[in-house]
Amino acid sequence: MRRRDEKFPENGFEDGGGYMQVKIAKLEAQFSSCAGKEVIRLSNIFNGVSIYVNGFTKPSAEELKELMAQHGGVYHTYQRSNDYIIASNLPDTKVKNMSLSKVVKPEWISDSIAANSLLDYRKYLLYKNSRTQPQLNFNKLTATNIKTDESHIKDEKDNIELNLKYNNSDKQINEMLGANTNVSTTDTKPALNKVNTNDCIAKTAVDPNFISEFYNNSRLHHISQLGAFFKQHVNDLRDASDFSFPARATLKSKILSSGTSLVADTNFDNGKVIIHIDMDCFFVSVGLRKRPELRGKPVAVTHSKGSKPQTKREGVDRNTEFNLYKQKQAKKLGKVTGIKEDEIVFESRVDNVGDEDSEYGSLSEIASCSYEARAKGIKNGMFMGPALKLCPNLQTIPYDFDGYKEVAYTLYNTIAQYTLDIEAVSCDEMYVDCTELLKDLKVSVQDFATALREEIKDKTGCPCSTGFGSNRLQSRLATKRAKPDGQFFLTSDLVEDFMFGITLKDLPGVGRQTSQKLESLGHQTCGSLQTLTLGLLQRHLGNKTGAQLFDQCRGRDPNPLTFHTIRKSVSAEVNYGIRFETNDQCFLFLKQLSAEVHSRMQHFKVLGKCITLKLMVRAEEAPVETAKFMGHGFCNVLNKSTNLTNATNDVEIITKEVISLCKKQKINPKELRGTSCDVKNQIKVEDNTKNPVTPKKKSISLSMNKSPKHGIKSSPVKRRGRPPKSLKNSLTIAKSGMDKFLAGEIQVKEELPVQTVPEIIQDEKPKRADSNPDGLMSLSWEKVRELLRAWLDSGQAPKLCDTRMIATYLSKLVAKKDIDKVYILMNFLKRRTHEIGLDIWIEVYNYVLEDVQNSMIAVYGKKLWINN
DNA sequence: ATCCTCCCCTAC
DNA sequence: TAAGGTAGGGGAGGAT
Repeated sequence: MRRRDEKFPENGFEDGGGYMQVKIAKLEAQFSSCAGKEVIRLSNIFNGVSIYVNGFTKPSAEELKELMAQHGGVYHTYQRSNDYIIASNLPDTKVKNMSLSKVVKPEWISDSIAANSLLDYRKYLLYKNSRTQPQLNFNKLTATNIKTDESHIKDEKDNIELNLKYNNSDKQINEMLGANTNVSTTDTKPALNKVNTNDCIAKTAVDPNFISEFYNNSRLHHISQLGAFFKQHVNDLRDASDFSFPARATLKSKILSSGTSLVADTNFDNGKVIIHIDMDCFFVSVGLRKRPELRGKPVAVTHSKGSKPQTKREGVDRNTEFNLYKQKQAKKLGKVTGIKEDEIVFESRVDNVGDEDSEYGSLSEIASCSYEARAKGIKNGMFMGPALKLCPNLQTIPYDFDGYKEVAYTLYNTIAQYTLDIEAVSCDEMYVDCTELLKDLKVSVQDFATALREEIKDKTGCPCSTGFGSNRLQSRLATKRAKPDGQFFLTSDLVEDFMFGITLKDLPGVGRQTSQKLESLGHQTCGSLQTLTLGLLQRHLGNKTGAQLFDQCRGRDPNPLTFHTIRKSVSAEVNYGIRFETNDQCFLFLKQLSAEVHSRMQHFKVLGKCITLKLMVRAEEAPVETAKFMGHGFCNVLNKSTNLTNATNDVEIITKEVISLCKKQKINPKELRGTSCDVKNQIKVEDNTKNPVTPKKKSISLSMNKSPKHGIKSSPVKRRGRPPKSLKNSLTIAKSGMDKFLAGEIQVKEELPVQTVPEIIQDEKPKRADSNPDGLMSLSWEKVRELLRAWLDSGQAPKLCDTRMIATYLSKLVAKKDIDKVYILMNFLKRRTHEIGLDIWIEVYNYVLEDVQNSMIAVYGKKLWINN
């Protein structure tokens, strides 16, 4: 929106040294002096240093936290990429997969303090001649706006814990147990519970370190967390951006000078250009950066490196167990297709698995495999054993979870230089609406894609593929065609023929069950499915799915990209290593799981109302000993949920409900093979783009309707007071401060330190200036209002930087769903700017309003209601 | 009809 | 050995 800026008179809007910034600096000075009452600042040795503590250390994590605060450093509860990792020892499994170049002994901290200066951390590396990984340097990013945005975002937030650590979990659990049960703590119980929490690798869920150990190694956990992280990253980038993209100019000149420019642009329907970007076999590509000699060979990422057959475990019966899986699948397919279940032919992942002690017996799963491996028939998710059978010279490489995150960062930030109309799908995949971007660049789609892919490959060392289309479905299918390392443009003239040949299984949302069902109806391709009527599809597949399929097989997709995501549920699940002897062990684990969910909820600042417990219980026919080591085996699955009257994030309530749900099931703890704890949301969102959101006095649940087209016209006006009972899934943004008065029905358990200064009425306690790269968000909104008032009264011409700052702040409030505050501040701003009556101040108001309304649309799908 | 609850499916 | 998580959409069937 550079144009927006240009319409302001130049003199009043030059950047830098704005009124607000000066004011904020003063405020921060005040804060740091009054913050001194809480943390006494002894030195600034650790200025610019941030640490993350991994495992048991001396001094303890708590102590290190305090030391960092006293000496000017930053302590992170969750690991961030710039952190020094403080550790005294690390489990082998962890060491294998992480970059060790910044793993430092705690003595570095204590010695530095003793010496009163920051000592060279390299002298304190835990692993001396550590094979330092060629880490990508985020600061190399060219776009300056990204650089600044990202650095502050990294400091300010990090909702996702990629490296889950439970510094407090033992303590918490012991406290909980001490309070109300007779389960002994680890040191009083012999045998099973006797675990050295520091250097023993957790084997089963009985071990207090198990969750952390497991999550550190779980690819699925990482995939999930990374996905959530980058969705949030896009949210954050958008919140912080002024939507000017200086890097576009560079890209444009690069494209023009490359001389390949095609003049004629390809035409897309409805003028939209959607690009889908997907890294090629992501985990493998990242891994190959360190193993270039394996390029061109069949490669798989897996935990198992091992070739040698293992000794048999007592009681394992692969045949019985695998047959149970196949029977169940056959039964399901029989039901779905109407074919007799014993006549159904289908391929299963338990096919071709060798005996436990055979060369091909490994049940380790392949997370990702190279195209050379795929050529041999190997697929992601396949067991290692059968894969080796297909390709005996399959090379394996280990996971590199840090690497995935780094590459993903680079990928996202590369795109974000040019546009923020991004919908994050996962860490290695996204949709981008390029309509506006391409208009601005005035280059062909082809040249743009070529340049973009080249830049991504240069920066990450990993190839990606892109597809273009006029909607998300088309672009996605185009990417599939483009792979590997290619690009494809599904122009509107191609769509019809292209769709005709697409396999139904390739449609997003059509998995094994659906495609089997469709096949039993006699259809394998989109072209063939097009002969079916909407009604028939709906009868067989349900209303929604049928309608979606009807559209999809014609290349239609009415769903727009969603740039801003809102989370609706939080859960934690472990279906591996669950082996309990007693109920107490089971409940203890559920407490840990609840604590995990609770801590995630805290990070997302959400409350939830509906708590679901999922249990996997060994099926009666299934062997007690599972085929896969520590796996869940063949199980029955149970889901039980409770609906609380009030949304909460109280760990004790969650724990209590979860355990009570579990108790009701009367499961023999020895038969338990998996557990999950899920807290769901209940914000309901109103459709209705016409009716603006007005802040509700009594309810913070904003009513919105999800289905955009089957328009439901519920007016927001009738939604005073408590929301209808019917609203389900309440996960509400945690409120505090003023909102407590507005949100009568929500209980918020404050987990703030007790010594809250009474003068500070508001929720957000000001942070210290040095940990506060972004001014306004760290202030209470009332402080912001004061600042705003002072600015308006200053008699000076408004500057662009101040205007932007306010706009950004308010947009962030929108994203945080602090609509009440936005409402007050916007009306305040409107009133005061209009009182002043100068055009330039009116422009300021309009500028801010535009940003706020854009955010409102992104978050709620409708505009904020403003007085008059 | 419309809900609630449990369950299934899909995707990464 | 092995690390089978997580969020979201939606359907079936009973309760209201």
